[in-house]
Amino acid sequence: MSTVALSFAEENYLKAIYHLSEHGTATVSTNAIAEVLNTKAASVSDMLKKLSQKQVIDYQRYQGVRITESGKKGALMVIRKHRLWEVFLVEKLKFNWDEVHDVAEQLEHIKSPLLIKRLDEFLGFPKVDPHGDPIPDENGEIVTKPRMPLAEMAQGAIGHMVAVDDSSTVFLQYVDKVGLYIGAKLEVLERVEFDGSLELRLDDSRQLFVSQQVAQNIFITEL
Amino acid sequence: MSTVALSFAEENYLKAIYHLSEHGTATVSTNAIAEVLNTKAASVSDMLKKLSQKQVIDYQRYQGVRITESGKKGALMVIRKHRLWEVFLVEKLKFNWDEVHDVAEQLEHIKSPLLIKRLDEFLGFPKVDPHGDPIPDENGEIVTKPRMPLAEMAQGAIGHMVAVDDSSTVFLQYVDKVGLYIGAKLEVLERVEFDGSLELRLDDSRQLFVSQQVAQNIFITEL
DNA sequence: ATTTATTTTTAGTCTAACCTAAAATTTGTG
DNA sequence: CACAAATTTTAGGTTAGACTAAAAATAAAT
Repeated sequence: MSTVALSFAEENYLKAIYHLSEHGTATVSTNAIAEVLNTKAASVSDMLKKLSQKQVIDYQRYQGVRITESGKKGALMVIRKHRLWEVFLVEKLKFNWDEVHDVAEQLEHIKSPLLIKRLDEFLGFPKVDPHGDPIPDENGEIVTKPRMPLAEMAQGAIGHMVAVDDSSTVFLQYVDKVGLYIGAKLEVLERVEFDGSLELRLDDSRQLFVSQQVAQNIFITEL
Repeated sequence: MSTVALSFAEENYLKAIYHLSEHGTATVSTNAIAEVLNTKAASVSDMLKKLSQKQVIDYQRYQGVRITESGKKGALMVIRKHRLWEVFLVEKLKFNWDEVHDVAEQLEHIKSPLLIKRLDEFLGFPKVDPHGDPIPDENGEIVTKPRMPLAEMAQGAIGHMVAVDDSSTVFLQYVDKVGLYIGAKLEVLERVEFDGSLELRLDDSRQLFVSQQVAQNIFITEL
């Protein structure tokens, strides 16, 4: 039952489809895929036929797409590789967390089961990547701890910062600059309902202020 | 003067052309390239036009090919990446030296100057790869110590094994099995002129016997 | 429920990288 | 030097992955 061999492009589509169906089990639309991949709907339609033939998605035209078990496995393997490489880049090569994404996008497509096995060992079997996202195991099992966007926390609530959205370099640099980091303790001192911005206490000491845009991309587990 | 962006395929052609012109400064033939790349002469002709337009080779049809300075630089950067990754795989991930080639063939195409800079640092600025081949520096400078094939050493000569051909897994496994390794001291006890095979003394202790085929792919610096 | 708007697919091109078969050029040999 | 052999290039096709423009299907709205 060796997994089907996928091209770089196919792996990227599969990963996008997985992420789009991650929250909300529903069907994924052609346009949604085109948008996240910065491509055109027509190109997506083409690719969906190929992926469907390889049995990694269920697809009938005009009806959107659902990822199959085999597709999910494939996507999770790519995600596993991506996140292990991110850990490597930050822990071993001293990359900043905002510098790793593009390189990991390339490294995730290297084909060598032995490489990933050994990399995992070398890194001490990490469970999360530098942005706090969980790393699927070699069987594609992934454990996501319950988390919510900082933006949704009630006034007075206290929690730990467990993850950030990893896709924007400038966002990550900003988060860094204001002193926020994975593991930080945060208390919501005040929610400004007007614009969704928040006044926070960081690690029981200094206060800071974040906009809703920022709060939307920072994830918390409540105490 | 940023180097021209090259595709994976273009990088592979360039590397092949560099290696073919490495020993013997002459011009490289279309067929020779086709052979080492396991492709057809017609495909090579196509590609030579592209590479010529990108100024990495000098090419007029029917006249063979000569790599330009810019092409040489490009090829050496790919070779640098390949060899640094091989060091990483062997030293850090405990790969055997016969397992690294295929993976390094993939990793050498990852585009990220920072990655290579940091990898080099992380590995302690190695000067040779696990097969004894020199690693070009960040400017494309490469120092090859004088070496000769074991097969060409005279009877009675003594030297150190400094490199092996890296392209064949079974060859490397064999070299391992008979106890040969980079750094080994070798004395030619007897040359059998009939078939080119050699009787050797290894590290001033045990004797062993190698065929000409093997001796042709092991490199020595004479004492 | 029909029309309008949106979404999605098809049809037809394009480029990169490969292929085969045939033509062109160079090389080698009598 | 002429002609055969070998090499190399062109011509024409294929596949993967992208694109634009137009057609088809679905969804929304009056």
